[in-house]
Parts: sequence; structure tokens; C-alpha cells
Amino acid sequence: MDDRSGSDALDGGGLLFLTDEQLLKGSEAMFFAYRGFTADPDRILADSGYGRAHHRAIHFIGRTPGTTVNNLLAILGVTKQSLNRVLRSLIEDGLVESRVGTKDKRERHLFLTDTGDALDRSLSDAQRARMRAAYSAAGPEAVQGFRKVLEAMMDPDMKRRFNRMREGEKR
Amino acid sequence: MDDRSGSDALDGGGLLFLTDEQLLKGSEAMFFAYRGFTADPDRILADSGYGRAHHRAIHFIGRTPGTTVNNLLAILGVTKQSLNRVLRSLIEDGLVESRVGTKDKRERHLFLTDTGDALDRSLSDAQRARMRAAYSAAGPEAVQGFRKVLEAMMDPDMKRRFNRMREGEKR
DNA sequence: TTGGAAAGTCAACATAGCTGACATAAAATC
DNA sequence: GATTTTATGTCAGCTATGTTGACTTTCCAA
Repeated sequence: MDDRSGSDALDGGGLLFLTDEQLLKGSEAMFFAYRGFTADPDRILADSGYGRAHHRAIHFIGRTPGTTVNNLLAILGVTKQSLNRVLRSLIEDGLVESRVGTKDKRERHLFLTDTGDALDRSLSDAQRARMRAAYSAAGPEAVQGFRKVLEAMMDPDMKRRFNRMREGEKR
Repeated sequence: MDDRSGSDALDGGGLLFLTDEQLLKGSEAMFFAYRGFTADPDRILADSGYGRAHHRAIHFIGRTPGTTVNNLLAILGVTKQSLNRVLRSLIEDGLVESRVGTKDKRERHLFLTDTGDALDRSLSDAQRARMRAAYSAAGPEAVQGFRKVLEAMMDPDMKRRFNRMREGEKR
């Protein structure tokens, strides 16, 4: 296989020579890659009768247990009404537990139940496997570049939020 | 700003030491970046009363004028009923033209009208600007890595299709 | 103490996926 | 020439996930 794919977007010295065509190809790569990225979780979710919105909720509740609905809204970037429908079904099905805040009783703190944690694990296992395979195929330097471009592509607010979330990452 | 973001996923020599946590952070980066990636086109589309489905159709018709419905179906990975609804509205609104095939009269060949081309330009300008900004911020080596990981993340079928589409890219 | 803001819920609607069934026309095959 | 396959389009109906608007409960501060 061609190991230099994408390298024609660069000159040897490191200066960027990107044609409009090449930039659009980057967009297409993003589109097709995102499809691959969601394919495995989508299959698992379909079996459980859930969709991507449920996946996102489960994922972020799993990573930050006790988070409030409002917090989740800011991360997911949807309306509270839309999120509420998703949360309601997850709570009804016993995957998520909602506890009224002790300090502020308006707030609901969200936790995964054991069942919810099991689905979370199954989904994140699949996603990790895909990421790991892609990283291995692309090589270590590629991973650094990948992360840099992704972060630069985020809206500034999201980038800030993302980097705040990343704090705990360093071993 | 921290220029080494993401570098903690690597040791100096280039071997991968990726924890489960770090792989999941890669997934989150993908999620947030995709949101940024679609944000500008989404705003433009909202003004015209269209959605992402219309964007995708316009994009690929613009890049491969004369493509058939079947071709588009394979690229977009949706059902013909779903695509048909989108195409019908684009044709009714005069953005896309559908011509009966000369050789095979069952086929419809799709083209952008001048109006369609104008919207396509406006959308791709926005998307290119975002890609260019991200590439500039991340640097040239990062762009190579970005493309490599994205390609490795695609499903094999899509990767093949994508690379076939890329042929014309090399000036 | 009261009035506004914040958190969450319920109702109703729109978009864009999906499946299934069916129609038409053209091409390919027997 | 008759039959089958292919390409496309359409109708009906379902689901997931967005939206806005109106409402309740709770908190806090003037």
C-alpha cells in the first residue's frame, strides 16, 4: 500500500502547499472516517434499541459520574428537551440513576447503574479497538498529528472544555 | 499554548504506549472535532432551509458531475428512499439537474445548476477555511499524520472508494 | 417575602434516517 | 420474443433525534 498517502499536500521542507482540491479531500476523509468511527458502536446500540444520542450520554456520564444534566447539556450541545428524552429512556430502562442534589435540590446528579456500566464498557471496548487499530496502522508520529489537527478543528469553547477534561489523562 | 498536546500518548522513541483512557480521549477529540467540522456549513445550510443530507449530495455531485443516483447511494451509504427525498427537493428548487442517460436510459445523471454550484461554493469555501485554519495551527507534519489516521479509521470498502476518488488529486 | 432565574419536565412538531411494497422502463439473458 | 434483472422512483409508515414553547419546582437575592 502507498505509505505516503497525503504527503503530496506537503513539500519536503515542511511548508504547506495545499490546493483547494486537497483541502476538500481532507473534508471527505473526515466524513468517511467518522462513519467508520461510529460503525461499531452503532451496531451494538442497534441491538439494544438505542442510538448515538444514548451512546453520548452514557459515555459522558460514565466518564464523569455525578455530573448534572446542565453539565451534560453543555458538553453535548443539544437542547435540554432533546437530552431529557434520552435520559428518561435510559433511566426507565435502569441504565442510569438520577439523584436529586443534596445541596441544590433543583439539580439531578447522574450515575450509571451496573447495567449501564456494562453497556458503556461494551461500547467503549469497540471504540477503543477501532482507535487502537487505526493508530497502529498509522504509526506513532501520525497519532500526534491526528490529535493536533482535531484539536485545532474544534470550536474554541469546545477546545477549552476538552482540554479541561483532559487534565486527568496524564497517567 | 501547550505545543505538545497529545504527545503523552507516545514515548520518545516512537513506540506506542496508549492507555485505555488515552484511546477514549481520542474518541472524544473525534466527536468534538466533527462538531466543529460541520458547524460552518450547518449555519449556511440553515439559512437555505437544507440539512447535512443536502450538503453531502451537493458536495459529491459537485465533485463528480454526471454521477448516477446509484453511484451516489454507494458513496453516501443511505437508502435510495432517503436520498430520493433529498434529491427531489434539490431538483424542485433548481439546484440539481437530473438528465436521463444517453447510453442507458434507466440511469439519471446528476449535475449542479448555476444556483446549485453557488451554494456548493459557499459551503466548500467555509469548509476549506476551517480545514486550512486547522492545518495551519497544527503544522505540516501533523497534516500527514491526520490523514493517515483518518484513512486507517475508515471501513475497508470506504477506504478503497476514497483512494479511488483521490486519484485525480495529484496535480 | 416575593419575584426572577435556574433546573428539569411535558407536549408538539420537523428532519432525516429506516423498511417494505410496488411501478416503470430499459437492459440483459434465455 | 419472452423472461429476468437492474436502475430508478414513489407511497406509506416507523424511529431517532433535533427543535420551540409552556410549565413546575426550587433557589437566591433584592
